[in-house]
Amino acid sequence: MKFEAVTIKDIAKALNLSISSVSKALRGSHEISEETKKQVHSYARKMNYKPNPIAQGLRKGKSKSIGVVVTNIDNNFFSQVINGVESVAHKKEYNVVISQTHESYDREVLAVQNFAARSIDGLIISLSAETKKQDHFKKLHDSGLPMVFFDRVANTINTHKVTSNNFLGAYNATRHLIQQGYKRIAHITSANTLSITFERLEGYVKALKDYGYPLDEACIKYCDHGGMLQSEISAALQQLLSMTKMPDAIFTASDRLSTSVFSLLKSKHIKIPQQIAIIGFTNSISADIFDPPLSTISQPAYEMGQTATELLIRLIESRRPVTSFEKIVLDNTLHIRESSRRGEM
Amino acid sequence: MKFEAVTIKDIAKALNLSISSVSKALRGSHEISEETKKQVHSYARKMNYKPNPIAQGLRKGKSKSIGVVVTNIDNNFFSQVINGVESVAHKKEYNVVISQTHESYDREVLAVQNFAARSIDGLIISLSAETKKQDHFKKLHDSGLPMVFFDRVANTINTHKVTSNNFLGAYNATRHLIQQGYKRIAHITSANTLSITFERLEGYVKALKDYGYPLDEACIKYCDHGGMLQSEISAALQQLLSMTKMPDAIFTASDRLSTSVFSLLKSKHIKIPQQIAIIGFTNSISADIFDPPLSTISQPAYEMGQTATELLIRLIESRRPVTSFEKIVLDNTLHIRESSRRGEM
DNA sequence: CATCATAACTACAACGATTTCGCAAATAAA
DNA sequence: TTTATTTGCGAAATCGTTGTAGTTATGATG
Repeated sequence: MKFEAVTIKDIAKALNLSISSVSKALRGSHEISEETKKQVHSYARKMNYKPNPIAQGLRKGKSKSIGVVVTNIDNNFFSQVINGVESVAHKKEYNVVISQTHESYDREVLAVQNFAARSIDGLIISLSAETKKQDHFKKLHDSGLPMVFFDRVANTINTHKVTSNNFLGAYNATRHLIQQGYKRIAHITSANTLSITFERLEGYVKALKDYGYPLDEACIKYCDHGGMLQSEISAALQQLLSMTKMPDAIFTASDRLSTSVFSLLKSKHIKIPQQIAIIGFTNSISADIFDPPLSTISQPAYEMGQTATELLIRLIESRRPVTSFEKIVLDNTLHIRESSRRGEM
Repeated sequence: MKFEAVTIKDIAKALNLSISSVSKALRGSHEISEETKKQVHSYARKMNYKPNPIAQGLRKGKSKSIGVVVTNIDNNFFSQVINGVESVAHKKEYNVVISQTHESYDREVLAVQNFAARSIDGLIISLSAETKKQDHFKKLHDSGLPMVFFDRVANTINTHKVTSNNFLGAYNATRHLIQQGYKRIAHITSANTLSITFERLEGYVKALKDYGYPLDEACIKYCDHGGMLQSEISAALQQLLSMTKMPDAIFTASDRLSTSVFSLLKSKHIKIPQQIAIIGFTNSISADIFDPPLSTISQPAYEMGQTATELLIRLIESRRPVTSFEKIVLDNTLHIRESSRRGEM
């Protein structure tokens, strides 16, 4: 015997009205007299009536819930984003349903299909590292499902997108390393299919160029699984370490890569920053208590989540089809700490 | 124009059958001939038919989704738990809906009401630090909503519970400090309404007792908001630091407290572990790269999430009312690192 | 041959809310 | 006074699915 909620029917019976009148009264239709409305409202309040969202969902084809597709919530960046999503969503009475891809294309497809089948009202998505085709999103988007991308955005889909200024973040990080006097700056990054990979790479390349540094392709390492495999990270790092001219600094391009590379360097007893400096994109809240404190570029994750959700809900609730889409770029923050400071050698 | 899904009605029309026959064929009723069943199934597959969960939900009063109530997903422990929840839930075709309380009682009540109104099938809950009354859960539980508690469990509600061995973890941590030769061991913990607070305190007290240490109430500091307020943590710490006989070691009882106290000690330039040692409950994945590496007791968060979800789904899907409930206690792991090692002074 | 069982279906109500259409009474306009 | 309009409400269809209660044939039984 499950919790039995008050329905519109109960109210109708109690007040000797028809079901439809109660429904109309509750939503303030002009067809109902003020007096009746007042009665219905007060009775509904007294009985703690809550419209059944499932029934409403069936009727209106909306479920008042939004899906979030991320790689891993066990990751400060994404959990902070979801935090932002939640704050806005709950204010507007949407539920937040989460699905993780673990950087896998197959899981991403499954997650999206599940969401579609459950008639979720809209999606907030950050692409998985292994995703090369975007058809699974395209098809749904074309058929009218609202979606907003953040961080790792899809180039083939014309909709709202929220990112941080990846180019500038990467540029500033690289420039910082240059200004500290590091000579050979490597870059460990994610799959080259991701938008963030491209943008961050560009910032890195531009900074090198601006300061007259040569670009050495061998110093750029891609992790096709976004760092989900420890092996691909350590392989990438090992290749860098075994170069004849070993890099003296590394700029890492994502959350997992930054902490993993940092951790690997430590386990190899490589002195940071004396032997190798490191700065990376990460939203880890404990970067400042690392040993040594880790220099980071942190993204405004919470705001990104909020913004994406506001845009999504606007899409969902818009009466007419939306044709012009925004790309919102938020600033991120450079935190200079010990791991990239040129101390006395 | 939203994505238009295939319904059983479409199938019925196409195969010249009645709607109910199709429904029955799909769920393998014996009233339908094998031949017809085969036809229906193959056509359904061809058209990629997926039953509409909202309609099913309305009909059966089930939504095939479970709610998770935690304080903060932006916290390694909880995000790992949710990870575990998700892994099991998705396997059994349940969606996971998350709500955060941020340690607030009011938010907890709202979250639970929202879940109830949305006819979620069951709840997985870790109590908020500010929660003193449990009526909001009790009422729902009594009316038949399945729930499973984990970590911070409710004493007034008779249902499945999943925790780690808080007593033993605290005991081992405290004993470790004792064995390292620390003489005055303080304890900073969460609200004293929480089950974990009590159990961990007991382990701490027992270890002190077993080793003939005096118990000094002044060395035990409660943070009633579970550490959500930075001020309460720094106040607690400050009180300890200004004691005439200052503690030489601190055992912190929760994730946020551990990293915050650690961080505060560092910002006060107190040498860890020389001046004050620290060990704490936390599931931070980067404790080993802290400066110094932080000794921790880590809980089997992922397994806790899995176990709780399995139990919950068993409750949800059980035909007859369940009357005997399990309390599952998983082992946690002590990670001894620099922050609590008695080095040369 | 009448009766009964069985197999293989179909019709219909229900879940809770919304919405279109219709209808009566009251009021206003002609 | 008659016609038109407004006001306030109710009946019924609908969303997609499921379960119960029929409804046909066909074949078996006495």
